[in-house]
Amino acid sequence: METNRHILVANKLLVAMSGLTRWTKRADHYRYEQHHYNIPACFMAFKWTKSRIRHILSILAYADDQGKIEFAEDNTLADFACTSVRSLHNNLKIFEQNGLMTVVRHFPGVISIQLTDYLENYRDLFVDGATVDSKTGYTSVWHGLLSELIALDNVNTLRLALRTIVQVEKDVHVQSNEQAILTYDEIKGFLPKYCGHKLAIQKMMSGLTFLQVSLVEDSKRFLNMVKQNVSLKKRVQDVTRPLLLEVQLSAAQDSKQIKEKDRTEVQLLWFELRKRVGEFLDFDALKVNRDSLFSMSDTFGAKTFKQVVEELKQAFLHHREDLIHSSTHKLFFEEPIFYLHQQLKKAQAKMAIA
DNA sequence: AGAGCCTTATACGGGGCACG
DNA sequence: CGTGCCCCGTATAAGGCTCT
Repeated sequence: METNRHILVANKLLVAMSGLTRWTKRADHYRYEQHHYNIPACFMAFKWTKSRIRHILSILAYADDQGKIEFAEDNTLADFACTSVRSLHNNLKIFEQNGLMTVVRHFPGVISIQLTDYLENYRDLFVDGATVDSKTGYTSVWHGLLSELIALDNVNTLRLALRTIVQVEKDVHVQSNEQAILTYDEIKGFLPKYCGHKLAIQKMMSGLTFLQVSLVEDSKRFLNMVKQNVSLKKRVQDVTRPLLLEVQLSAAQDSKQIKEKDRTEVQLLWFELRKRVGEFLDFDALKVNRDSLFSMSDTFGAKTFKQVVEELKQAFLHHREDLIHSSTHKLFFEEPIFYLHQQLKKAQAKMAIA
């Protein structure tokens, strides 16, 4: 069983797991994060402990695009989550009781999971007729980064990390800022009081090796930033404490950057193949469109795709137009996307062993 | 095997207090 | 007032044991 390459998580779930802020009073109004993020009651019905956060992240790492995991071994999930199987069982029960998911126990050690209202709750996607709409967004997390998150052994560091990736998603990926900004007040708001001190926060931040963090303590610079950034202005409630963190996700862990790089590479590989074999057949008749390429790229990555394309290229150069009649490649001409999927899966499995 | 109950080391959470 | 530090009750994670 493979994890997803990119794990999609609703921002409201990340926020709920990190803990809601105690700051509810804003300059001219009250703002409760639960309402602001439209967090369903089921996410607030129990305490988010370290193991529970780890388990939800792990389940999302394995779940398909319908929020389903079929015939998973519970020790695979527990190992991935860095917890005991016992804790997994305990938490699954809590999750079930609170309506987060349904779990089917097939036989000892083998379970299936269906996340409840997957699109609405876990992806923040609301389908209205033909249009799909996200209210407070979702974040795509690179599987390598997810493993690092799960490996964090201090809950508060983990909470801080979850908040940080939401902020990077909002500030860098959506608003196209250079860096994401977290103010000290905000951090203090959702972390337990006893660890909301400057040094404690700095220590936690330095523990997050996948982030590039810089501290802004210069009040002049702070005020300048607030002046220039309208959304930041709304977030700062106490200008007398000019402290904030500028955060960047390292490129090697940034799901968005990785996705984009893979997509361009996959497109290029496909066009190269098209150019190479264009003389033997009408390549465009295969009707492999851009979206299918992107979807394959997101799921399997460019490296795996390259292997499959390479094999096809060799087969073409060997058999030329006769390839259409070969039994091994017949499917490529009849159902190209299905064929590619099949080959990608095989190549991925091979790479996992090697 | 799994549910339920008990146990235990450890981590968490939060109050208190002194200090600049 | 914010901060750093200490302390201690309790929640958590995970193992043991027993019953069905």
